[in-house]
Amino acid sequence: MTGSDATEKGEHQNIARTRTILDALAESAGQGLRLTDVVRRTGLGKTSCHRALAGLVAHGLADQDEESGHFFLGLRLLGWAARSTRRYGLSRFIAPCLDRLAQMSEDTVYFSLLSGNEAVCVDRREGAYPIKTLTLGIGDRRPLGIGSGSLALLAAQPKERVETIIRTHTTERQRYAIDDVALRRKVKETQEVGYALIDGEIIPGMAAVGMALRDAQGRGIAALSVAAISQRMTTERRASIADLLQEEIARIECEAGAHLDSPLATLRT
Amino acid sequence: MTGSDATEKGEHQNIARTRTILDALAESAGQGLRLTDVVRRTGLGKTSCHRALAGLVAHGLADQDEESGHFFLGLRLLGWAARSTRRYGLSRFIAPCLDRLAQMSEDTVYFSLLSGNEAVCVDRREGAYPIKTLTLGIGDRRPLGIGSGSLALLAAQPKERVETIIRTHTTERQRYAIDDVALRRKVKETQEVGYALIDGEIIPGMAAVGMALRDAQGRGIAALSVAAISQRMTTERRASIADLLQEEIARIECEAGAHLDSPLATLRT
DNA sequence: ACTAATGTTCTTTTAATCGGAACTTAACTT
DNA sequence: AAGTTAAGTTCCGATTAAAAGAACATTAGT
Repeated sequence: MTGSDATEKGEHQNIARTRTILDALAESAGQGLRLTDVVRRTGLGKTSCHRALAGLVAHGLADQDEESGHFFLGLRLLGWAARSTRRYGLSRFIAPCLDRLAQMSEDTVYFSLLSGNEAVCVDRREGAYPIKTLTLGIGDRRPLGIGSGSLALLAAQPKERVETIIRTHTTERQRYAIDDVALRRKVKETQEVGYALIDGEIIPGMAAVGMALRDAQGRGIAALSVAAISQRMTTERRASIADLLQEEIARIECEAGAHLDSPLATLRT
Repeated sequence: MTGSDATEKGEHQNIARTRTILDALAESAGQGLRLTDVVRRTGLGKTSCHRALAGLVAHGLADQDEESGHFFLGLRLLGWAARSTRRYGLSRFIAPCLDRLAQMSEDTVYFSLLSGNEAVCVDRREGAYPIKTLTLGIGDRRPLGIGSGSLALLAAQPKERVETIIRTHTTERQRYAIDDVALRRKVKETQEVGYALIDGEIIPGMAAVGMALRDAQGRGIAALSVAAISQRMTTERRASIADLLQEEIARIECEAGAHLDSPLATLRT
């Protein structure tokens, strides 16, 4: 039977299947996938795929080209995604922040949100400098601690949670060349200096400065970061970028404070 | 009392439920929803919601704030959404087109994709002109024929499909003040002139010009449109904007023609 | 501390889904 | 043009994931 990696007879079979299929469609988003292709890639049964895809199409999570019969990711996902970043009412404030940061720094600016034990890149701006460091695309996920924004987020979690994450999620961090000891040191460093610094640890030649946005309880919920080639990231520049970030974060917290639906509300009053 | 509006015992109950819940979460994306709120808004049973949300969270379609317990739309949707617009490999070409159009026209530029019998706004650019006509947000859907891009798409469908759509989807168009006769006339007009023109039909004071992108078989699959206040949309300007659109569409078809995975490939060779 | 509302975990019952096989349709080969 | 392979669709009974109610635990509000 098909299943190379076990048919995932888990509890939420249906959602699991949905996710598997959408992931498959995402991989070949350009030209779409035929039913058989989906069967091959997912390892699910032909009938199951057929039925599932029919359902997904009926509800707009997938689309089928009438001409070719190829399946694509459904455009209903767009509306949800656009709203998924409105979390904590942050999205309306950060766009101008990103623009300013990109203009001032001339490098690449990232905005990430905490999602489970991962940091998700939610928005991005490119600065004017001709060598672009485009490490993350929108929607890309990284385990907490990997990357400057992600590291800032990890360091801004409650003490015991930091420990849990460092201890439990070793496998997810496997492919990155940072062992637990190094990570623990990095977190401490970040907490002391107030911003996260990465320089070549993840991608040789790339450096980045990240800073977390915290809710009223002080827990990190989002992060801003600026990435550039290592040469540009001199000691003085790190500090000045950290200042820029600090400034923008203060501004966000101030603006968000005016809105009662925001968990940031009580932070800087 | 589960079913206020019928529990939708349809075939794809599970996906339907997923969609219902995600839609509910989307409505209050800013502050999130508690379990009970989801129950109230969806009309589903408490246990069902609980289980379903657990599954959604486990797979990243929803996120739960650890602090408050509030549920949000999952950030995994972001990655899918970003890829959903790569359909036909178009997305890499249109971004610069939109930028150019926004700069030249100084008005709002929309890019829409065909999805079933609807047009979905997939990208948008604002021009410099201070009065912005922001009718559509990213992810918003309109029945075919409603709006300039949507009308251009409808007019670019095979003859019999146009008829089917005009005849069958009357209810979806109900809330817009365009009856079947008017729509049929508009379609004919569009096919003759080569571009779709809207002027006050949908939103008083707003005018827009739209043009469809066609695949190798000549079927419309996407549309570009420019919207402005009616005063700005004089007869001459309509023509010049249509020219701009025509130019960009020619460019896209030319560039896409170089890529074999595009159904546009054979169009302008 | 008391009360009300929210969230979680049970168990039984129901019916949606799975997966194989048979069938239809389309595409490709010689 | 006939033969052959692959793709897509429909049908069926067995399986098991999900529904629903109630009991229990937890949190918030007074």
